[in-house]
Amino acid sequence: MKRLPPEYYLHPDVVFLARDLLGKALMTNIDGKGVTGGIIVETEAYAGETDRASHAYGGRRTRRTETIYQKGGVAYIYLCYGMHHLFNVVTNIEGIPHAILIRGIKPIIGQELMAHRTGKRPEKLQTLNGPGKLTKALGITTRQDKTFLYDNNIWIEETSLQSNEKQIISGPRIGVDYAGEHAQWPYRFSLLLTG
DNA sequence: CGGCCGATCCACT
DNA sequence: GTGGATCGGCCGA
Repeated sequence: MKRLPPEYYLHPDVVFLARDLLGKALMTNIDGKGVTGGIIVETEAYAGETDRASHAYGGRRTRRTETIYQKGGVAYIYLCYGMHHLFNVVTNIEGIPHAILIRGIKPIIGQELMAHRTGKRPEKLQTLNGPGKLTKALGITTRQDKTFLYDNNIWIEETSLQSNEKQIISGPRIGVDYAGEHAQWPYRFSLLLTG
């Protein structure tokens, strides 16, 4: 399928993109070791400087958060709880730190390799729900931070799923209680897949 | 330089 | 429902 072009990620509305990414396919071929991928079924939008849940809240710029300020179309990957590598899609133009956390995928290719990476049986990989789990299965680590999402390590593809057949539900984001009332914003999106 | 803690997950009870 | 694993980033001194 066709890869999302670099311009796709420049859209100014990160919430729109968080919804739009549902049903597209997140693919990896880390160091050419094998293609793995799945349909994106859960996302969360992080709306930058005005969003208390965002790492870039208040315009904070550090070595880690610098990635989010890059031009849309790169990966923002960071280590969480000392053991989980969380994958985000950076969006918007350079200087506006918007990002979308990928929280769940439905595996469609490379199940053998993903099973090997996660230590699970292939048939147990019906869905990879959890941002730390899916990166492990896809072979994504902080080594791919700042990776351009239009090369041969990590990319996102169109699928045959049409936007008018997407059933989407929204709700508050997970694990961001520190963000106060911003944690209640309905910036989490899930795709309901029938069959 | 020391200490705290997180956009989590899994094994237990 | 609870707690342990595990470590880089961040902040305050």
